[in-house]
Amino acid sequence: MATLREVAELAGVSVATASRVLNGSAHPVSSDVRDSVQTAAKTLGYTPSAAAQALKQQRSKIIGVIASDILDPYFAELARGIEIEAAKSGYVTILANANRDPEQERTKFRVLREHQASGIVFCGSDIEGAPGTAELARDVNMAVRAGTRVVALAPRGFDSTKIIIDNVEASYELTRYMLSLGHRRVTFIGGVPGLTAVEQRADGYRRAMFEAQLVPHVVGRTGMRQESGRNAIAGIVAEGSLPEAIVCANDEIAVGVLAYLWTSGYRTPEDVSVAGIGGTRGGAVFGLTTMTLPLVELGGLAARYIASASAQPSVPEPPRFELSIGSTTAKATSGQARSQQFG
Amino acid sequence: MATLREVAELAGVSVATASRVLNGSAHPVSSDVRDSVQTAAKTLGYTPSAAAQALKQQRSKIIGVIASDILDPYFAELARGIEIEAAKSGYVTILANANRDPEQERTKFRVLREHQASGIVFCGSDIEGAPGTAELARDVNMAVRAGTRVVALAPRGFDSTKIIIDNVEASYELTRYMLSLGHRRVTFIGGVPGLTAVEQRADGYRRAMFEAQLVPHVVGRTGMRQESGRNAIAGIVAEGSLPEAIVCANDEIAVGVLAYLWTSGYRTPEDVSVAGIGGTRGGAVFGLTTMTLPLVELGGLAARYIASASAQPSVPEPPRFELSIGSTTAKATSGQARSQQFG
DNA sequence: TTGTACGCGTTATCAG
DNA sequence: CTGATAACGCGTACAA
Repeated sequence: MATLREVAELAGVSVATASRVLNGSAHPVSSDVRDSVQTAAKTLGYTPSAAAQALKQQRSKIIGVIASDILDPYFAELARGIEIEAAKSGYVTILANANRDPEQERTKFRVLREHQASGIVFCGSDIEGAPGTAELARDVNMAVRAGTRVVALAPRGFDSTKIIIDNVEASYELTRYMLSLGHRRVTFIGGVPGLTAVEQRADGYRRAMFEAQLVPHVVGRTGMRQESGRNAIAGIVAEGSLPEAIVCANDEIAVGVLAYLWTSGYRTPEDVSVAGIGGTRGGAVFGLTTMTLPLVELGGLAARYIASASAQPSVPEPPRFELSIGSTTAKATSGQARSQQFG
Repeated sequence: MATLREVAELAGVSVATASRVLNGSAHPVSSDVRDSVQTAAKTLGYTPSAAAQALKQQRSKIIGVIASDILDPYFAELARGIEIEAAKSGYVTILANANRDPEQERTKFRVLREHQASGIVFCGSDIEGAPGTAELARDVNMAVRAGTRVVALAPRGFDSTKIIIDNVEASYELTRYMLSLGHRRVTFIGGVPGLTAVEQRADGYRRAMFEAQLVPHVVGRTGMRQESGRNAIAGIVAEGSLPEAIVCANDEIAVGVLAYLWTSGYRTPEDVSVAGIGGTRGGAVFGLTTMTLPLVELGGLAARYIASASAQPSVPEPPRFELSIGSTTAKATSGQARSQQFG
């Protein structure tokens, strides 16, 4: 690793001059000196030390990303959005998985701070009553007061900047769409008990159902993954009563539902309409109807906020979700209406 | 951000002593002094500066990860494996997407080096003849000679440490399995022309076909994503000739194939057997037959290699793949054999 | 067992 | 326009 001093020596100038040339400082440098420094840097393969720069400037061009599960496309898309936008400003993202565990989040948060991250993004929401939540909140609040930029992209019980898509509304509108198709027996599948963002989606679903004077059914709250959806629908089928329509807590769950239905001989949307929430890449190939949340864009907003040069960057509005109508939902048929059992 | 000196002052000791207490040095410190330093650190919320540590020790606890596409579960699993193992040794992973573009890889590689990463992992393979490949190789080779640990988890044309699963063999064995089921018209779907790892998989497929005295058919080389599989199989169906079995370049493609088949009224494995390569989480819910590559483990090996304390860590053997038989493959039926058209 | 002092690579201030 | 020099926060010889 060639250092600035080596470059300076080779170019026959001082380190100060070399620094001015190599970091795009506004300070004026004559063009011939500039050239000799640059050639020297090139021949030596000079790479500036981000560590030294961070030490000097009390701030490193690092954005920390705390995700629940990078294997979940929801978080992968957020991470990608953050990374793309961060790179545009010369920032780099440190990715940390925390498995929705406040203790792990606390550890990762600390490590990220040790690396002088300019900002830290929490991608997922918290789980009500999870042990360690209060301590995490304390740490975060302390960091925020100390000037670290912290952004939450989902509901969180600490005092960070928040850029949050309205989960209640997204789910409400999706459910309304299902009802507008004529379905009455609409079931909500999936989630993790206490996981705030998903509870909000369940709430939006319930509101739409109540308004239509229907009884909500929320089942299969065993996780956010494809298997959860598969297991939940398998249970429903085992009980003998397929609903007319299913709203899933996220796209992964919806794909799991589709997988079960298709491998079991059911058809969508003929036998049952299925929709997800998220709009992640995984649902597209199945023609999944979903409430698309602009996740890449959302991540980008967080990154831009953190990378912003201004001392008090304005908090961006969360992007608006949008209904993507696919081929897994259709109008209720008379046959479905006839076999109504609950609701 | 409280500094070591502030802690030392509060505890009434020298920075040297504080340092020795707070970084787990072997140097002896009396227990009462130790206590006072620790309480001082706690009350001040002391966080060591990774930047200063990195600067001092000429090495930061960072592992750089260069992936092609974090939305592809293949890379997401590798990234997760790296991250889990890295965290165990107090390392942190910087994730960089490079879209299989050598120019971008070069940029990311440089940035990672600026951050004094102890090591850098290339997750994907290279594309033959892609512009910038030679320059990337030059940079990497230079870095390797300068002592940076570079690991490639797929075939690469530079002099890094390599931990690579045998793609030819994995694909060969999978194809052999398909043949053992009695299928003769076996098609290989997907890939990116020149993408080394996938060319190897195609080669393994071809070898198995040749040995069985069958004519190989490689089609749909338009990408590694679900849509690629969907489009490829759609094209095949449009031509009117469904093969008996399909080997896909990866699991994503296989899922795309399944999606098309199921939404078009075909059944697996009754109408056609489908298998993937990778063993990523996405295929599991569909009961996809696949050659499972232990990706999380593979990533972990790379991380352990980089985090290893020894000066010359031994290069680990790549983990062995394993056939996972699901419900998307079955023995050939007489009906399929009768309608044989090519091969 | 504890403290002093230097330097890691950079940037910024101040002289020239 | 250029150069010398003082930090930034930490680890570690070396001295006590």
